[in-house]
Formats: sequence, C-alpha cells, structure tokens
Amino acid sequence: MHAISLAHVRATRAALPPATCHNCSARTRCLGGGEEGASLERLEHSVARRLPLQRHERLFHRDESCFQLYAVREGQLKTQRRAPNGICQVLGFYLPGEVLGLDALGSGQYGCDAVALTDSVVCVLPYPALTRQLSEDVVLLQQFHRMMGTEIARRQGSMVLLGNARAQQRLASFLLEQAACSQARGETPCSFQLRMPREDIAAYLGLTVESISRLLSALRRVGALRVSNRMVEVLKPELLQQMAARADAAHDSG
Amino acid sequence: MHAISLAHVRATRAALPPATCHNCSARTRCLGGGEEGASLERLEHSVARRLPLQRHERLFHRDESCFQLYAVREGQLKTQRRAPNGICQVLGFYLPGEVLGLDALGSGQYGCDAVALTDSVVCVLPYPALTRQLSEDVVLLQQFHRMMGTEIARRQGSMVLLGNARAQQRLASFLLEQAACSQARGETPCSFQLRMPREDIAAYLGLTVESISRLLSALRRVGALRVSNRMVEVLKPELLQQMAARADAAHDSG
DNA sequence: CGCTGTATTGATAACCATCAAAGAGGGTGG
DNA sequence: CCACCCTCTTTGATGGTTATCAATACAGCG
Repeated sequence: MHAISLAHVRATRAALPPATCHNCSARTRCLGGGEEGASLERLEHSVARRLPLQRHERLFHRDESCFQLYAVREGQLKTQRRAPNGICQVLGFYLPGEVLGLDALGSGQYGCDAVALTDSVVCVLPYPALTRQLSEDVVLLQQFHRMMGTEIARRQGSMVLLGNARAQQRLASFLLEQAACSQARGETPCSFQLRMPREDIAAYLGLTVESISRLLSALRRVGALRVSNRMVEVLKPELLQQMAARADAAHDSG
Repeated sequence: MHAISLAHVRATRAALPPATCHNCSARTRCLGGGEEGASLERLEHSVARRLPLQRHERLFHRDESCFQLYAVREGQLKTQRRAPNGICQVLGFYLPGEVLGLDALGSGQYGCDAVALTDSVVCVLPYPALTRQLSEDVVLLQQFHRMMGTEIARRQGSMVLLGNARAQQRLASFLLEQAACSQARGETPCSFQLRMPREDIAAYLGLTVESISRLLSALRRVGALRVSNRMVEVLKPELLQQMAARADAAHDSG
C-alpha cells in the first residue's frame, strides 16, 4: 500500500505546486538546511531537475562517469558494490536529505551502484553548478564538507562493525541505527518498518540471510523485539544496546 | 636505522632552508599539486605550521574537537578506532601528501585516533584558513573534494574486503595495495618494507596476528613472497592478484 | 648477554556459512 | 474468490574458516 500512495502522489503532482527546496520535507536535514535555510536558495539554483525512481530502479552504476550528485527528496536508496568474488556488499542506506555519489569525486567515476529501495525522488545536482554555488557561499561550503565528513565517519563505523563485531553485535547495531533513523524522521524509535529485504541487511552486515533470520528469531525469543515481516517493535532497547556493545548477552535455553 | 636517519634530518633542519610546500617531496600528490602546482601558493597560506612527530606519538584522538586538518609531509601514520568490545580497528594508513582528519568535518570531532607509525612531519591546516583559500580558488576546492571522495572510496573498498573476503583475499589485497604505494613513491612494486607491525595489519584486515603470520608463511611456501621480518619481496604478483580476486587458489600440500 | 616486544607455529573449538527444504506473503489470472 | 506462482523468510544439519589458547623462536636494544 506504500507503493500505491506514492504512485498516487506522483499522478497528482502536476496539479500541485512545483517541487522546490523550500517545500521539501527534508530541507532541514539537507544541504542548505539549518540556520532557517539561509543557503536554501543557492541549493535550489544547483538543482537541475527532480528525478522520480521506481522501486528497484538503478540511479547510477559503478565506473559510470560522474558529472552530478543526487540528493534524496523522497523514498530510500541503497549503494552497493560487487566484490571480485561475486558477492555484493551493501555500503549504505540513504534517506531524504542525504547525498549520493560523493565517493565519485575522487576518481570521477562512481565507486558503487545506487538502487532505489522504494519509489523515490532524487534531486540532480550537476557538479559544475554546485561548485559555483559552494565557492560563493561559505556556509553552504561548510555544510557540504560536513556532509562528506559524515559520510566518511559512517563508513568508518561500518568498518569497525565489519572488522570486529560478532553477528549478534552487528545486527543489534543495525537495529539501533534504524531506530535512530526512525526518531530522526520524527517518529517513535520503538517501532519502525525495514524498507529493505533481509538479503540487503545481510549484505550490509557482511552476513548471510539465514544468519539474519536466525538472529532475529533469537531476539524475538528473548523478548527484545517483536518482528512481523518487515515491521519491527523494539521492546528492550537497553538489551539491544548491551548486545551492540558486548559480545556476550542473551543466550536462550529453549 | 630508518629512525636514525630521520632524527638526523630533524637535527640538521635548522641549517636547511625552511620547509615549504614548494620544497615538499610530496607536493605532486598533495592538495595544490598537479597542473604544475598552480594552487600550491594558496595551500602554503593555509599551513599554520609544521609539526614533527615521533614514532608511536599520537596526533589526535577520538572525540577531540577538530579545528584543523593535517597533511602528511614525511613518514607514515595510521588511524584507528576502539570498538565497544575493546578491540581496535585500524581504519587507514596515511602516506605523504594525504590528509588526516576529514572524518571530523561531520561532527566537529575526530572520529578516530591518529598515531605515527614512523617518525613523521605533518602540516597543520586550520580549517578557517583552509576554507578561505578553498572558496577563493576553484581548482583547490575541486582537489579538496577529490581528496575527500578518494577517502570515501577507500573506506568503501575496505568495507567490501571486511564484509566478504576470506582471510587469504584480504591479505593478498593488502599486499597489492602496499606494492601500489611503493610504486607511487617511485620505487619498485616488487619489494617494499612494511612500516607497521603485524598487529596493525591484523587490525586493519579484521583478523588476528596469528592468522597474518600463518598466511604470510603460506604465501612464502607457495613461492609467492619472500618475507624477512618487515621486508617483503613479491615473487609472483599475478598469483597475489588471483588470490585477491578469487576465494580459492594456492593450497600447499606440505 | 639477557630482556622485552614481536613473530611464528601448533592444537582445539567457536562461530557462521553452506546446503537443503519447508513455510508465509503478495500479486496475478482463471 | 480461490488457486497458483513467485519471492521472501524461516528453520535444521553439517562443515569450513578463523579465533583462541599456549608455547616457542626471533630481533632489537640496553
């Protein structure tokens, strides 16, 4: 039903006022946000167009030349990269206000594939126009750097997780991360819907689908979660935090 | 003896011309490089001072407020982060021309510790001065973004490795990476010295010291390497590349 | 020449992947 | 409206890979 409502939105968009940065629901979290959106006008000038994406549609792929970045306006996307051995590693999930393609600024080519997890809308930011706006507005420049710094820090966090943590810890961290995202969107952190299949969670955490499923069941058994398909209710957040931090905790005897 | 020669350099530095970006041996690989160093003058204006570091000395630590970035002028550093469970994950190794602290632009605090692997010299880049130069010079700005993009891409590569690759593949990739660094410095890629202990390699690859040691021995047995303490000679680079790509390859029977 | 930190090697077991199969949800077409 | 199909998810049995524990060898340095 989620897809239906989004389709409806798109169908009636022609009748609505045109999409701008000022009427974007993610404007406070995006570039140009904060400080009452002082630089929002400049960001608007950097946006070439808005691009709707269907679920599973690919925004860009690895090694493609990069002339533009993309800001998520609605929906959710993932980035992933196929390892030499064929297995796919999910690198990150992107919510409204976040920017895709930053890794391409190094080589001029995207370093991963970007795929829509749900029907989405992204804002196209051609790099030349963006650069011009950045060099004319120091606040926007610093926000852009903050965004890139955050991206690096996120990846570092993932490295720590993938390099050291046991499967339990990884999943607990992931769930807490999702809860935080839910809270950031203004909803309750105790209950949220996973927008991605188990396979993507597994590929993000460096595990297999089976392990994810087993671990979720284990969390359900100890009463930490209630899971129904992709709906998650966190019943014992403190237990999750404990599991994210320590390697032991929560072995069931049934 | 490496340490001795560096100490000697430092002792006699007072008699030498002062350190500048123009006489830096890493100037072509650093910010402001390329294009005959058109922006090198601007970078020079961003450098507050040069800071010598002894081996094992810490440049900054996690959660410390960040007001400046650091460019490596001489030596080599690592960044690392202690996981909640106490184990340390090495996030990256930094050679001359590379910039440390980029992850702090997100939160304003460094996301990891930085430690010198050898006696080193870093250039201090206060963020306000750097920002001013960046907004006045589009070329320098793009180089800065390229550097951040490269940093993100590197971390993504590490995520793929940590999430999917077997121990053999990880070590093979690491060795090839080191060989490429050696080549980038103008030396032969077939022979190089590891500047870090096995423990750091293990912490970088998400493995244990014992595994590193065992895998190096295995590579020696199949004739891919000659290893003497931290000196590495690559005898069969194509075998390493094969191992980095595929999960199988090279099982000895002795 | 002994000391300390670093590196190697071996034996065992924990953890998670793999293989195999069954169960649930959602949409389509009869 | 129901049967069907497809994808996603769950659960079980087994084995491989790598961590862990323990002990020895080695290098650099005082």
